[in-house]
Amino acid sequence: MPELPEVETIICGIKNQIINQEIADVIVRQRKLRWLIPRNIESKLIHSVFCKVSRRGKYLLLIANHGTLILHLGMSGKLQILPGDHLPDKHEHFAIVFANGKSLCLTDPRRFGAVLWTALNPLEHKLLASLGPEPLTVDFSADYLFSKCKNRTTKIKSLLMDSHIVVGVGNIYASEALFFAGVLPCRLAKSLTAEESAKLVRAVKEVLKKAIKKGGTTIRDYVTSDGNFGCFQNYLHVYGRTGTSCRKCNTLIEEQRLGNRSTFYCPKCQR
DNA sequence: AGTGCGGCCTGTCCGC
DNA sequence: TGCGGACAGGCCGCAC
Repeated sequence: MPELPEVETIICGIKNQIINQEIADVIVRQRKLRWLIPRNIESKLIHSVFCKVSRRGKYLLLIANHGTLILHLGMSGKLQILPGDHLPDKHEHFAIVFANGKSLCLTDPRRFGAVLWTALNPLEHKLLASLGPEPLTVDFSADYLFSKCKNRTTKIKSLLMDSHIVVGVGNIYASEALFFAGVLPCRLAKSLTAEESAKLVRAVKEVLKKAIKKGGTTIRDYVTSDGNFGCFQNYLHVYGRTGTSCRKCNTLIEEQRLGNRSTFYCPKCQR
């Protein structure tokens, strides 16, 4: 399930292969993703080139000089560079064929992903405009998180996963960051001290940075753009480890449902 | 305004 | 072996 480190890894993998490559064809096999792929997407893309690839949160931005293709991988989306003559997977819904013969292919069995086009500044797009700060910038600071936690009665894990507070922190990395900060996921946001907020901000940054270094986390679906698996799953401390012993204190890791999400924690290391 | 939940999807796994 | 149901989960959009 692509979270920020996975999206970052994918960008590294595809960037140099698609920038300045002329688009020869666009194939839409399944228009119905989270939203319909715009009808005119083909005419927007064919014969143009992407001059820049970046991301905002988990949204990938493929920037051309007349607009931006916005991609979201949902939870089962894969983005891969494949030979133009490859046999498409059953769930390959969208492909951009470049003049050099290679294709950028979106495969997404669960179809929670999205393909959008905007002619405007993508950061002003409805879906992106109200997003919170990037976790790896100075804007995501101890003071910032502490101020957002004030008076909030929601659980700290839910707040951490709210993209309007901070982007890119999904279920896996929220559990992991809370472990390293020593904070129980079910704590109310407003109960965090300034010190705990600071610890949590540091933990989020460190967990995400390390995950990017390791090429992301492969639980089931995720592969990098060259078809490899990430390897951060080998470094997880709580996520998916219910009933196994804590890597710090040997206490058994516990699991609970929080906001309809599986949540993992060490009852001794986290308070 | 803040909070919580339903809906969108399909593959996988479990129990009967 | 086959089948139904639970579960996985990002994130919008709605209801309270």
